[in-house]
Amino acid sequence: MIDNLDQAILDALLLNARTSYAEIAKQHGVSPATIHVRVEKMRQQGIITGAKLTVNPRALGFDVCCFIGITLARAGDYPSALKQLQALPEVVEAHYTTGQYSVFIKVFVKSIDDLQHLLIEKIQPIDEIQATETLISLQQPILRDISVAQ
Amino acid sequence: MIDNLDQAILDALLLNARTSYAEIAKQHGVSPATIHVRVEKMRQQGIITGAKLTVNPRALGFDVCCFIGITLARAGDYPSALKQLQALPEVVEAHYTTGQYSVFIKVFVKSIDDLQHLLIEKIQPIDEIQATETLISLQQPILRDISVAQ
DNA sequence: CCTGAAATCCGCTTATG
DNA sequence: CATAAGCGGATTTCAGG
Repeated sequence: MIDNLDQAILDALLLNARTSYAEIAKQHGVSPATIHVRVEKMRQQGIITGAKLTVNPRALGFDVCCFIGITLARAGDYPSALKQLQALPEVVEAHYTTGQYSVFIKVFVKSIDDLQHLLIEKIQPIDEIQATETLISLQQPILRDISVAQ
Repeated sequence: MIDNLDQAILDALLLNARTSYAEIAKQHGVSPATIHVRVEKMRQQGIITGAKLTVNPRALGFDVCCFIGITLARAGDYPSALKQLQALPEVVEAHYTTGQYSVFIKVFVKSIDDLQHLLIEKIQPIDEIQATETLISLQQPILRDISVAQ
């Protein structure tokens, strides 16, 4: 489905989306047009979904990253609870999970005070939510992309 | 520290890092050179750290996303355990957390079989690890960036 | 499917207000 | 600090092998 050249392109662009097609082409002995064609193909296959700027949350004042495990009162409450979580911009990821929690979310806030406010004023009042458990990330030593090469 | 224009630039590029400076400039009634200057400034401030291609893990065959809470035998084991986790390409995030786990990781694997193999052959044999608990993400209804606008 | 060349557009720098 | 102009280089298209 994808060959070595496709993999190399993904590796290069996952590391730095601004790597020029010309440079990738040179490194692999093909023409820039080929890189363009391959990227377009992977885009149409749904492999490549876009390119995003990466920002440093701390530099923007978001000093606190944490995960919150949520237990719902009833399993059927999921759609409604999700809609309310969606309205909170602090929530950057939500997962419907197996295990001890029903929903598992990742949030960024500017301070512990903001976290407390978010939990008490925004999340715990959601009717469908029975209990929450918070894991604060003190440090994030690994953050990287899927390794395509394998 | 950052004004409305900076925010607008971040919003545009967080959504699509390939949005041209010319287009952002037009939408806000300034010159492309201004966008360039602002982006450079935010880069030097450490706010912008780069740009990454976004890929669809499923389209690459990574059908299973999960979180693994890790309990270490002793708190001091953290550096050594981390080094060994770093060597596993399936691990895309690691957090040192408060709460019931010492280390909390996010992994992508191609199948449940691969997850089992990763857990039994790679993670649980790490000496410093006392116990693990796995949360499999059945669905990820929210995935977005920090909301700069506030 | 890849290429090479042509055309367009963009990023970046410099000089200026 | 923003701008306009110009250069260099990139992306993109397309005809052809």
